[in-house]
Amino acid sequence: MKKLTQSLEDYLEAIHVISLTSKVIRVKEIAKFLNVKTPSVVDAIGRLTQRGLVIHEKYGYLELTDKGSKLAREVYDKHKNLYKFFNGILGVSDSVSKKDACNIEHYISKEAMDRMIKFTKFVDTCPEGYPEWLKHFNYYAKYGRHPAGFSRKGFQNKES
Amino acid sequence: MKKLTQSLEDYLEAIHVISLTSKVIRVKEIAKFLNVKTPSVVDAIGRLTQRGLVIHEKYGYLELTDKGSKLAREVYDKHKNLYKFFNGILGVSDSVSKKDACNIEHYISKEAMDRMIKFTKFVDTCPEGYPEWLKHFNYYAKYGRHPAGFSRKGFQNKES
DNA sequence: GTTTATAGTTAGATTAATCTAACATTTTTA
DNA sequence: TAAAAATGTTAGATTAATCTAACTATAAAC
Repeated sequence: MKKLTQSLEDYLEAIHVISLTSKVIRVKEIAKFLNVKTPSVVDAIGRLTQRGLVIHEKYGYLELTDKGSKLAREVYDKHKNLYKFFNGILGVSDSVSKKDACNIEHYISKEAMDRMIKFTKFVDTCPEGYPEWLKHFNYYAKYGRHPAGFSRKGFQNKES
Repeated sequence: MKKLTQSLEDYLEAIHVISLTSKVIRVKEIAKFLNVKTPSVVDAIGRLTQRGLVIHEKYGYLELTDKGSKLAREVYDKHKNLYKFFNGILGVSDSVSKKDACNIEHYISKEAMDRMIKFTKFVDTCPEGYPEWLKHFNYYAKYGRHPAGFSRKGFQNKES
């Protein structure tokens, strides 16, 4: 099965996300979600139907097949993990993290995504809580220099 | 001026990168670099010419305008910085880091890129050399757990 | 300096993604 | 339940990006 385009991945993901809060899925809702017109949605649905990723009863409701649902969740998972990384680790603003996640989710490799996920988890499970070194990064990002008192390994200055 | 497509950015970047090692730029070289056929290049060159980003003498050489060169360098800078971050910080393999950089360079925001650059610089200028915490991340990525002896802040176990 | 090879261009097709305008169906409501 | 409103579909256009095949111009080689 040929790789989905960015656009089709967006439609799948939209359907998935809408279905998290909505019992039924309509063409109009997808159009609103993605900021496109309804004929574009109909076109995309046709393409997704051909690939066996959605089922659509004419003039009626719409749902993902198992295969479609799996793919949609994969894309959305990337979205969420990218968001966490950008916002939670790098300190990118909320809105920009979302926007970037939305774009990059279609292009990042499994390998890089896995490393990012691990990195986020590494920070989140840090035994010392919010890591000192990440506080230092925030300081560095803000002031353009490392915080004073950490010129050699360890925390010798602090401990003294 | 309307935003460039991913494709046109790739052409600009290709021309820039080729020009780093080649005195003259030819359609054929661009085609080879981007793995496309020459008519596709001619088409793209036409689009870039319209936007005032390249100059092309028919059947002859080709060069970037100042504006084109600036844009090309911006894209290529993103490429290099993404590569450094993926490969150098996250530990993504060389080939995948390159591939991902190639894709993501067209989509990442200035804000997120700036934070990644700062992060890389933060690590590179770390007073202790290669940071302990990054060693810990590598350990974590490999073994799925934090290294032993760092259950509380500081390096108390190591110092003892 | 012709011929041959290489490189570049044009023409025309295809696929994807979008749109507007017109039409069809379904749902709401008076 | 018939008219109006909302929603969905189809038809047809546009833009971008690619391709193959055919043609043209320049460069190389004999």
